[in-house]
Amino acid sequence: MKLITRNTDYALRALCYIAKQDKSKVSAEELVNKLGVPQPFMRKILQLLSKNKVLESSKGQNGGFKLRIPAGKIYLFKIMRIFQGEVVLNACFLKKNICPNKGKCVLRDKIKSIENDVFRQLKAINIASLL
Amino acid sequence: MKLITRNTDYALRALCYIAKQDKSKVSAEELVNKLGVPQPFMRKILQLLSKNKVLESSKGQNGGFKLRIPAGKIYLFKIMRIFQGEVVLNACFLKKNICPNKGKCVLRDKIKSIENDVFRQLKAINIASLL
DNA sequence: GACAAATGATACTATTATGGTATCATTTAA
DNA sequence: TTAAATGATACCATAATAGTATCATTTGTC
Repeated sequence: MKLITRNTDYALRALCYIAKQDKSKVSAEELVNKLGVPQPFMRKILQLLSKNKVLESSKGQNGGFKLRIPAGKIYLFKIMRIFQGEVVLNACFLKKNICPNKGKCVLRDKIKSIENDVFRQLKAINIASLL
Repeated sequence: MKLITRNTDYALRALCYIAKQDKSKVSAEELVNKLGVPQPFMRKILQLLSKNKVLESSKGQNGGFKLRIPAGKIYLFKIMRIFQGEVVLNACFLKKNICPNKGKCVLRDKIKSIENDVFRQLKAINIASLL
């Protein structure tokens, strides 16, 4: 089991790279060369980050990507949501069946509390803190 | 993303059910009926729990399963390992490529620290605490 | 205006993990 | 001897992850 997927990992590294540059824009090509991620995959990741307003893109010659939000406000939690969908620890699989405990499921409560803890930590990590 | 899979969830519920009984053994059939999990799937789960020395099984007529370890010593973490393999937050995907940070990767450090936290919590939950 | 260099949109494929089924062998109490 | 249980094992289905490919669109530069 992994909490962080490749997608997310690459996205974080791309964001860190962009954040560290002085330049106004970084091209997909540069990121591909510097991070060693396959080109079409890197492009897909950048496009998703743009769609989700984390990056701002400019097309055409000399185009590229830059941060749309200050690095300090790009949280790990948000990036995970983009690439891994809703983050949940356990969706109580028996919900629709005969859950013997119904409302007062101890397991669910415990899980929820771990969940909150993890979320709090993931929300505390941002791109600036990774530089 | 889910931290806990169906496998693990069903296993926990089966273990809780068994732990709550007075009887010396509980059959797969009974668990299937009480928990509403498909029979072959439940059997597979029970077999894995036996193989991993969490349950003790007896074959033959009136056979069944019972705890091999006291409920208070069956930890969530262990059950997750059995059904979800090695639990890791992030396997540093760039390890074999050109990781620009090499040994001093801030991301990895941060992840490791969340990881340890989560593990500590998962190890604190046991079957007894779920009853 | 043509062209090259960039991103946008989209659709497809491959691999792995998860979820689940099926079947035959073995044990054992009655 | 037989029925009721688990053991072993092999297989299939679905979903998530990882990755590829291609054409359309924009835009700076000559």
